[in-house]
Amino acid sequence: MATLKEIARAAGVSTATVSNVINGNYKRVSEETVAQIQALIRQAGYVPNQAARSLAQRESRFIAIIVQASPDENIFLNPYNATYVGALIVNLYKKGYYPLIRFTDDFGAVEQDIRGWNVAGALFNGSYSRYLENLESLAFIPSVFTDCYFDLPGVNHVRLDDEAGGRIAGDYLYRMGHRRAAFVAMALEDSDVDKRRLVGFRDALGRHDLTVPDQWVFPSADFEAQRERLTALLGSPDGPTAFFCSADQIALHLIDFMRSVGLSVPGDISVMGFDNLPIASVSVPKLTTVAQDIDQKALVSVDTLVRHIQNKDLTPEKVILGVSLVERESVRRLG
Amino acid sequence: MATLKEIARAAGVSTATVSNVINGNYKRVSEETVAQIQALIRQAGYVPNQAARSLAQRESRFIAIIVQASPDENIFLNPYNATYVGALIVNLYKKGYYPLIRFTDDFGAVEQDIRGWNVAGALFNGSYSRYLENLESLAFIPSVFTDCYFDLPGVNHVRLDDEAGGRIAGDYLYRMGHRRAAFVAMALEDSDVDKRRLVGFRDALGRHDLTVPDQWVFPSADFEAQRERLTALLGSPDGPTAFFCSADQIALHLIDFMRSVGLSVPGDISVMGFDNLPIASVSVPKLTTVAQDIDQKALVSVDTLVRHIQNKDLTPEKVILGVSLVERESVRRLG
DNA sequence: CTGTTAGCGCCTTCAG
DNA sequence: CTGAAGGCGCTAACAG
Repeated sequence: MATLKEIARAAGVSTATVSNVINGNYKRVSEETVAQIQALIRQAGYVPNQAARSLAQRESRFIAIIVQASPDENIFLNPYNATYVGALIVNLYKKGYYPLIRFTDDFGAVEQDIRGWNVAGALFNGSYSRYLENLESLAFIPSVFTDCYFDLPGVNHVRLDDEAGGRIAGDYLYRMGHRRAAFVAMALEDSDVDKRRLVGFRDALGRHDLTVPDQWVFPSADFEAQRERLTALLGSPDGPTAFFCSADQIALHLIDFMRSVGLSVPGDISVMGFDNLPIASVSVPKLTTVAQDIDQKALVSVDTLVRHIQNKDLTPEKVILGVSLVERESVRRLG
Repeated sequence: MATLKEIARAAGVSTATVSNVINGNYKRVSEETVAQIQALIRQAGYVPNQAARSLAQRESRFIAIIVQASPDENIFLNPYNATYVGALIVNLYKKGYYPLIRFTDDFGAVEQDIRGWNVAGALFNGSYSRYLENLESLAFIPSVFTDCYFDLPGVNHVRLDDEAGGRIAGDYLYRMGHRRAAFVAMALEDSDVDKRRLVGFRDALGRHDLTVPDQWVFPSADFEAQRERLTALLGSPDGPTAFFCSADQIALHLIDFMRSVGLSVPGDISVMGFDNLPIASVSVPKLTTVAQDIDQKALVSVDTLVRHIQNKDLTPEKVILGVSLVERESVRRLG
């Protein structure tokens, strides 16, 4: 395991010079020296020690990726999370940063990571609650929050126009002849995203004097736990003819539930999703959904973060990404 | 940002003592001192600098998770990868290690990570080729390979009994009355896993004097690219009545393809998957598949690795996990 | 263009 | 049970 000092000695130069060529400061070194040192580095198979580097610079190339969840929950079981985090990782590497991934709802742990590793920045995902007010580290490192509606001062935000998404769904269902529609959230209580989508949905329907009664909004996708309530609703002659789900993942499970009670989608009941995950285009039926561009969201998040890392006195940014309708098979035209 | 030295001064003790209480070496410190120091640490919000720690110890708490892929490919788009890596992360954290994730097919980069960060161990996923022979770092750090059939000396392996999986599929299809079956791989050329599953599949069928002709094995799941060949096959009166896919993900796409050409599954054609991902139980039709236990695989991989980190002169282990049949809806009984 | 000199924050003998 | 001292590998002024 060669060290910088050793290759300096071998080259007959100082460590400072070697450090310069390693870090691409070629203007401070003669061409020949650069070439010679690079040759030595290659030949010795020298790899800089990142810990030493971080220590000396008081900053690492790590970016914390924090996903709010129980630490022993595999959040990648949710395809949206997996897709998004995967896209973040790809974009981070392109910019020369390492992801430091943490699934947790313990902000003490988050702070340990951030401070302990001297991370260069942090990416928070999910609708965080006010726990965050106590996250002192945030004052010192650049960070961007995705899909968070809790307004922290001085922090960057990247999110969707969730209300517009809800409106798109409401409008579309209305246009397709539906007059009675229900809503299924991922976790209504904790998720501002769910709340906004519901607001938009009710808003669009409201313009046609239609309402979504509270008994028709399902706060979570645990259909088994709500089986009785759901089947009662489904059995009623003036029950909903369509369900708008806050995620494709939910829609898929809803469709499965419908099947289990002998109902067909979209034959008997229409279902709309949100996200437009890849799976939405191969499911049976293919999902009509409100699409977001997950890759773009990841790209924007990383770009914004890196920009703020490189220039610490940039002003906080808030970017709202648009969403759009993708019409497929899971919604039937009525009447 | 308090440092160890500062809290030592505040406590009126040496840095060595503080270091001991931080690392739980309580036997070398009096109870009162421990309590006092812990109080100071809490109050100062002191977080140890991990870079300094790694530097001094010449080892970090990182475990490299390497997935062979192009660096700008989001591998979590594949639900199997996402699920497995997510499970690894969860298990790693339980043991007090950090995941250092890298998607790449450039083993120079892998070596940079491993050496640069002084990782404590490495987890390799996928059927690696002989590139690995040149990975000198492997000689020095504990590692485990999952689903790899390339036998490196002195390295741990965790994988499935893929041949048995193929046999289970072949037997089942035969039992269900199928006499002509095809096979779809993820990436036959590069994947030993695919090859083994095919071997097992052919083996089981061969016992009944049935063969799977080469024209019936599809080396990848890019159905669009092979549309003509596939439809010709499907249109033929003595074409296959069933397809065994090397992954649930493939099966889902195949089913979609079948639909696009007006064929129903399992009405016209039966389809079997492999993996038993969560999605397999809510798809339409629900997938009959060869199940593996992904959580168990992750747990065993992490346990094995940690054991070898803690005791460097353990002997290499090779663990083969069993697979089993999960019967659902996508295979029809014939005749 | 290149060398010297201090640290960065922590761990780890070795004494006491 | 505690302290002193050296060093892990690299960077960053500041000289030259």
